Amino acid sequence: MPQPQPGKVYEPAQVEPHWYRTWEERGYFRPSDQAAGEPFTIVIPPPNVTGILHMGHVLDNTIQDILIRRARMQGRPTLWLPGTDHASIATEAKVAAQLREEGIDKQDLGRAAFLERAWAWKERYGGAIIEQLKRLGCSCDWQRTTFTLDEDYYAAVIEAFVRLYEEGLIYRGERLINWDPLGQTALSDEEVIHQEVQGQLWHFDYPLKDGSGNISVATTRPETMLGDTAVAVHPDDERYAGLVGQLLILPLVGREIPVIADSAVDPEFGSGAVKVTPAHDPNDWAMGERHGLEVVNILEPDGTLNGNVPAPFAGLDREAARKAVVEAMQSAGHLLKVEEHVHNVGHSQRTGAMVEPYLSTQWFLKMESLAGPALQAVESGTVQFYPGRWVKVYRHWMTHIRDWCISRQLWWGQRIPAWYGPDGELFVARTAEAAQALARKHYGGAEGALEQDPDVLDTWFSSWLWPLATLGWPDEEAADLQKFYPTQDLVTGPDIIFFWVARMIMAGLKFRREVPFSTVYFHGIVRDGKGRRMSKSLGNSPDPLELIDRYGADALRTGIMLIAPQGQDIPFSEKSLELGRNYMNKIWNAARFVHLNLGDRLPPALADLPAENLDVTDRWLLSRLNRMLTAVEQAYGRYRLNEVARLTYDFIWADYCDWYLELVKGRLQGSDSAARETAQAVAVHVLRQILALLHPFAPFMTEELWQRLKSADEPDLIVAPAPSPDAAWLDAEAEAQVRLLQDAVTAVRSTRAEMGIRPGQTADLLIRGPAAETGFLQGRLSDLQRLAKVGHLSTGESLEKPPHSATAVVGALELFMPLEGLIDIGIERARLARQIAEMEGRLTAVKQKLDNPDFLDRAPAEVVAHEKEKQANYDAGLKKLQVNYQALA
RNA sequence: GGUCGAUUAGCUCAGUUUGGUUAGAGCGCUUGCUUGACAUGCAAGAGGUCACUGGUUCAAGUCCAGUAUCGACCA
Repeated sequence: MPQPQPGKVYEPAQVEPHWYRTWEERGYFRPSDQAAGEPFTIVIPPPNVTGILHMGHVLDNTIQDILIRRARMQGRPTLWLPGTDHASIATEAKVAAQLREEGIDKQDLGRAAFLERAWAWKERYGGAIIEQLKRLGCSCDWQRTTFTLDEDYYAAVIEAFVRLYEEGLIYRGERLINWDPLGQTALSDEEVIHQEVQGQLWHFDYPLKDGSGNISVATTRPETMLGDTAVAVHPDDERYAGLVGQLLILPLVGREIPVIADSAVDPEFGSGAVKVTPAHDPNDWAMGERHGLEVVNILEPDGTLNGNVPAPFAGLDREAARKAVVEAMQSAGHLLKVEEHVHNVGHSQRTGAMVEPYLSTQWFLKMESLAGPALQAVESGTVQFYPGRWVKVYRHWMTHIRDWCISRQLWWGQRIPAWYGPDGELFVARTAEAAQALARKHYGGAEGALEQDPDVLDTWFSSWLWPLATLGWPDEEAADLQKFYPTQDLVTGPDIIFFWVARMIMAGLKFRREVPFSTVYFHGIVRDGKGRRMSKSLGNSPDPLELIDRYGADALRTGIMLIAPQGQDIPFSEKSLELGRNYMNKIWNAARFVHLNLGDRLPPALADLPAENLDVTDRWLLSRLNRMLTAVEQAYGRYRLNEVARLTYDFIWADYCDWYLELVKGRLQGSDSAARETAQAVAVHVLRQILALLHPFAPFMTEELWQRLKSADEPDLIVAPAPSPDAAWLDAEAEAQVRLLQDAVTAVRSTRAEMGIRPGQTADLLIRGPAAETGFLQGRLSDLQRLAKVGHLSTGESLEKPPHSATAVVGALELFMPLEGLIDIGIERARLARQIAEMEGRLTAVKQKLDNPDFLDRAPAEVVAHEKEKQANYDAGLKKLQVNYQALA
């Protein structure tokens, strides 16, 4: 029984909260036990617990919800597993800032109290994003919501660490790492962003010890000369051939440093000689290893110079030290020149600070043995990337991989499960007790107090386990792990392909011997109108919640999907939301129209209708529908969601609303009750298909409308069957006939508009042409009357063209509109002349092909036949236009 | 320096995987319309040497090579 008719304008705010609550209460977000088929699972890319929803999340989660809702409607047990990660640097910075406002220093507070504050902060402000995802309509299983510091998850991370350590893949060592002087922590290579900076190149003179001359070196970082332990030249560089092995006196410091030969030196750069600072440059470090150079660390963790430099410089920060060194070199006569120079400088992804290559003892994970299988999984297609071009990026990273620095000098995170004995002996174990046991064994029962490593693990070292740990790993027998691992699709941005995607594949293969997902869909990045990435600091990201308030979640979702081609960046503007809102309103009103014409009951199902009752326009619509559904299936198969959105949009707006609903009005409002019922049945059937098809994109409004069109025993739309194409409905004849009707209507409308005929005035029409076509159109007189304001209609194969009539050519037909007194001969001549020119252009193009013997010879027969048919049609059309044109004279 | 992407209507972009109809959409623009669903709308229209150069082919927006400009990632 239809419910009361919907209002004139769609009001999302009255619909969305109701349906979201209802879906959740009815348990649809949890994987169904009844559903047959293979489970379909997506794990959410966990947003930072500190995060708030931005446009990138909207895109990412809309795509996931579309895939999940479609799978659910296909009857599969469906799980979308949500959660957040602890974002150690970001969260710790936030809490520390809050403490500073209260005048409390983090170190004074101490670790335990600090963590208490961090948890309190997390409970109070964290996870806001989860509530925001609900506003967007995301159908996640909230009961499974996971946080990377949850007890079980924490244990999983420790388990992974210990296993890798015991296998020898994790080690502790002193290496040159990326140091964030602001965050006061180590970073992985991936957390360093290289940015071009306009800087300077300083040229210094270093004197030879024997006083026989100087060598000049160039540097972008003069302050590091205080840590130089060599000068290097290329072994083949004849300019320096005699100097290799000699000693230099390092200015300001007075240290004796050797001239070495190393093929890593670029003889073209600067003077061809470079200063070598093993403690503060990765290339120099490598050189130092090769030549056994002394390593002099000149920096404190906060970026100031330490006691290894001459007194005047100790304690200065990097900027001040640079100035002081340059001044000192200048006054000592060692500064040759200064040039402007653009170079790349590493910055911390988290704090933005200039990253310092820094000698430090850290924990590392050996990557080589993990990378091989992970690369193989993608190369072989076990994991598929969409778009496929990301495979290259992935391959490059995997084949140039370096060990992963996984320790962070922070407190908020999984603390490294390593304990040190009084003599520095290392014990790695899952718990403090287990470490004690190891120590007892090691020290022969007389263990001293153990001290745990103060550092925590990189946040990515916990999120690389996401698909495993959220499903219950390391318990290999966990029900969720058994049922839902491996998951199917992963949806994310390419910016975290190394941070997360690659490492999850490694972890899946390492710990479960199976990839964590079969498909990775990389979407684009949402940009603003000027092409800039949306970011908090630029303040150019609109608040999605506000957009939802103003336009509705469905409009936001469909608007962004309509403009989001696969894997390309998305220029976002509110225009696309207007597009989405108008689209929703269009469907709303189409449904409203259907309701207005239903009376007080639903029409019979399409299947219960005698086939012979169907009008050609019904068969046309059903054919178009199924053609579209076929294309939609293909597009889904290739993850072309933007194409799905467009195909649906075009069908709904153009075929269903613009043509079918206009055509069907005659029957709906006519007196033939059988015809009315047929029209109702088809209109409702196709509308229901539309709602079901669109539900993954626009869940709220489609559910609301569905409820008014479903019978009591049918399910809610969220779990109703997804539409699938049925080739039996394809009907080329009906499509051709309605195409003819559309062309005739359009031709008459166009002629009328150009002739300036008032909209309300009817005009008679004569159609000359083959009987089959004129007969069909004669039978559609009422359509022509309603859609094209035709008055009287005459048809025939040899009608006379009336004097003073405008003409149009539609295929093999000539349309005449007698317009005595209304017709302007000048306008009509111009119209026909334009049409003749256009037709001549087409004819010329076709003739060119057909006059080419090679084309006739080599092109496939059907292509040639097609061109010949075109030629005949254009030729005939042109002749008609010319005759009518001449008749005007 | 290396790799990848983009360049199509005034604007923002589809279409290129698999070469073959008159190259599409939204916005904007012009004209008309209180049409018994919708002005968040309807109808009619204008607007494109598909960045450039060359090649392959009977045929190129689509494939290949190069150039230019913009962007991203990696070093």
